[in-house]
Amino acid sequence: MTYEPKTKPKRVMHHRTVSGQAQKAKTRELIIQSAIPVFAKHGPDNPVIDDFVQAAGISRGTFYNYFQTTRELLDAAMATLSDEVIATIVPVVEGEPNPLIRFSSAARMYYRKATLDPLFGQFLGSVSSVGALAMEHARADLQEAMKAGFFKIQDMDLAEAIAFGVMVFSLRTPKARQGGDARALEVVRAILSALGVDPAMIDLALSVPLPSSDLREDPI
Amino acid sequence: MTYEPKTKPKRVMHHRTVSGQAQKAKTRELIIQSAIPVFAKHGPDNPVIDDFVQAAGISRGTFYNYFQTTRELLDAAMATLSDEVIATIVPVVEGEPNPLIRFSSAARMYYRKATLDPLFGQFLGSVSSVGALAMEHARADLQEAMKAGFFKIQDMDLAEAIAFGVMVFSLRTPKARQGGDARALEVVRAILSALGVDPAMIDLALSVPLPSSDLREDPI
Amino acid sequence: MTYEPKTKPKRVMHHRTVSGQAQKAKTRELIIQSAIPVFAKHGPDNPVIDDFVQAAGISRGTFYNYFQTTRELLDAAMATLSDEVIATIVPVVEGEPNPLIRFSSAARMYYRKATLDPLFGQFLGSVSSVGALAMEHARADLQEAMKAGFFKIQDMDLAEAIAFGVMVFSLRTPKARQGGDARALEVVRAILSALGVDPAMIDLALSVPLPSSDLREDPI
Amino acid sequence: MTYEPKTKPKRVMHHRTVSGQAQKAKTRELIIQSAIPVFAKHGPDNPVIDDFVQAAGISRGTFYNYFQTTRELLDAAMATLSDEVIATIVPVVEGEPNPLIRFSSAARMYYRKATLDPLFGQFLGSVSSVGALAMEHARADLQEAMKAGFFKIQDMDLAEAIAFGVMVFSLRTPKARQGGDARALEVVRAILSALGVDPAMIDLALSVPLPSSDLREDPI
DNA sequence: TATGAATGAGAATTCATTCAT
DNA sequence: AATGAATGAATTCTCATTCAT
Repeated sequence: MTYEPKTKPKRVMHHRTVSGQAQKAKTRELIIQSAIPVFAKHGPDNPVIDDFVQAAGISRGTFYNYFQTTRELLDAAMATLSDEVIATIVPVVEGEPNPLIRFSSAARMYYRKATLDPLFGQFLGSVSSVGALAMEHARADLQEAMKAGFFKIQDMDLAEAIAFGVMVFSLRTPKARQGGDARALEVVRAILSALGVDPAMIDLALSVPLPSSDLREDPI
Repeated sequence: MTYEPKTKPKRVMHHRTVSGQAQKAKTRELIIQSAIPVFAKHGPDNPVIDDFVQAAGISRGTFYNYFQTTRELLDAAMATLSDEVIATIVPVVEGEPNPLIRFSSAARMYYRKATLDPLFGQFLGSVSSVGALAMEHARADLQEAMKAGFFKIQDMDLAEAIAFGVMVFSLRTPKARQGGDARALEVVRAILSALGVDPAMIDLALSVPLPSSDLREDPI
Repeated sequence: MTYEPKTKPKRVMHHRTVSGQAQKAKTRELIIQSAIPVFAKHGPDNPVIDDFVQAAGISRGTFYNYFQTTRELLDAAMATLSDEVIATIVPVVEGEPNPLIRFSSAARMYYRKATLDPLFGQFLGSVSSVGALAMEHARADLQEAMKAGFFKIQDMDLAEAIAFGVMVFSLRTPKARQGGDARALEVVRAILSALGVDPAMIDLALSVPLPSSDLREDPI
Repeated sequence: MTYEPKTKPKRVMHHRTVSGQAQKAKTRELIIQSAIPVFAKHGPDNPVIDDFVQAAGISRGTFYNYFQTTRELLDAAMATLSDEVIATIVPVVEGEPNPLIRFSSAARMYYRKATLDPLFGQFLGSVSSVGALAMEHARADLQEAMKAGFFKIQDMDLAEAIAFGVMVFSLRTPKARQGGDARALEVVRAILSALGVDPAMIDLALSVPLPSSDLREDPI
């Protein structure tokens, strides 16, 4: 009788203020997480508020307590997913001083993530976008690599178009999920070639080993 | 007076049937042409039927006599625009036996067309697509060039992702319109590099002269 | 060159006036006949003008040359069908001096007709009506029979409600088409009983032989 | 002071959930009750959603929160009215062991109700139907009476056609409202005669006294 | 007379948003 | 903070009717 299993941790907190704020963050997270599969199913325009309300099991009114528009929710969902990706990728590459290697390793991991996490992949496909945060990182590495003289291409806009265009379109094909890491290498090699990276340098960058995917492996 | 030569054999169908068909084709064309700028402004999902109705200066009912859904109209508009592009490109390219040169010349002209025809460019940007007919042509050339051993890339899906991804994304940037034919060359060079074409071969393919653009003479 | 095959007999007539009038009657009849199955399928309210236009293979404009409203066409169709029924029934009963026998024989034949002619039956079922002309005849016979003292019922409205109510509702049941003439006898017997006709008189009236049905028999 | 009896156990659901359900039932009832005169005026097909919206003083959107189609509302209205009638008739009749007497008393009261309650009568007339629930009851009594050997008629379908056909058509006539209970007797007598009930039995069944109508005391 | 494209008023339907509880 | 009934503007869709040819 001294032990009470926490089946409803929400109600455990005693002070309104504290519990309220925690609760608020939790509800927000609930809405976002429930929204991701909804966006993954429909495109970014089609889903209606009721879809999110039903998916999250909340009321219409509650939705408006957290998000004013569908777009806001979409942005939040993209940010959340971006965070996830970044959290997966950044630790792996942040120690690497060479921007080209940072970029190509990150791109390989991004492709792998989009391929192995079906929800993330579908989400990206529906939304046809890479996610703002991930783009920021990629842009920075690209820019640095360009400054360091790794590319023949000198136009930053074109460099981005190449990187994101090839990435998005190659993830769109139904085959994307097959092929595994080998295809990831091909895709990134294509991007680097398009950017005009020296072939030897490409081989070097792609030879960097990555941590084995922990997705779908659940080491716990 | 007993014999009357039939100068109007078309009278086989009741006259309204004949003249009506001409009229019907005209109205259909009117709706499609008026719809293109509408799609160019909004994306493919946002515009409402009333937008098309007003743009074409027709009545709501008339719209439904021709198209049941917005999507149907979008498809028709894409087909029409595709036809236009094809009509511009095919004559220039069809005599060329080398599929790589066919592909790269066509890609350069496509880029040029999308760049110089603001409507076409905006339309493509809004819709984020290349148009089915144009894709068919490109696919055929790509496939032949791949079979002929011009590419390192061996996966047709990836080849398409590269070609269309780089093309679409590089047309999306605001800078696309500046840069002129020089940027077109850069873009197509990037595509060919990504496909793994031999550098000398790339130079050769891109050195093929194209007819000077007759669209929008901008000598500067 | 002297011989021209007459593939279009409509155009053969020489005087506009003559051919026009014949043609007009024919088109009207065409529209009505084509409309009957349409009414039989939908109820009396649901069908739209386009249904009739398509069924008759004419143009919208032509429809309005003959009928201003759907209701007008419905009335014309009912009249046409009534005429058919009357034409079947009247010759059989008009020689009969006894109004009760006239009424019951007519009712039996009406039931038979509605049962054997699927179109007529469905039409009646959809429209839930007996047809004005047939009602006129029935009313006259009922009235005369009432005056002659055949009924206990003395209220003409009630007499009609009985006759038409039982007839319409018993034709509505899916079983109506089975049962044949035997069920017709039962139905008419029920009507006569409800009207308060003397049982012996009922037996007499129902013993009158009717001409064997020529529908679905096609003696030719 | 340590013990507080829970007088409001309903708080198990969030308060709006509970009070909302009461409100929802009220609005539903409001829509239905407002719809009855609308159906009574137009037929069952003609009225448009706006008629109901205006009659109930609600918004278009609210209508769709409760009913998807006009037909759904019609069914609900019929059910409600049926319940009312049943509630009037059943208590009077349920103690009676003889199914024939149950049937004829119920029929007399039904006729009276349809006659005295103008709305109910008009509604029935417009819709040309008896209402599913009332039909269920009548059917049960008819069937039992038929099994007990009260009828010459042996076909249940025909028995129903007689009962409902005469009832509906005799309520349709403008005279129906006059005549009062005397006409009710005549109508039910006609039905019983048509069913082939023994005349003495008819007299017996119709001699059963009914509670004097409490609807709309119109001594004239 | 026949034709059928065009019309536009009216009816149906959706859905983001508000607000009393 | 959460609820969900109510709202009504915006949108889609239908269809009887007209009219130039």
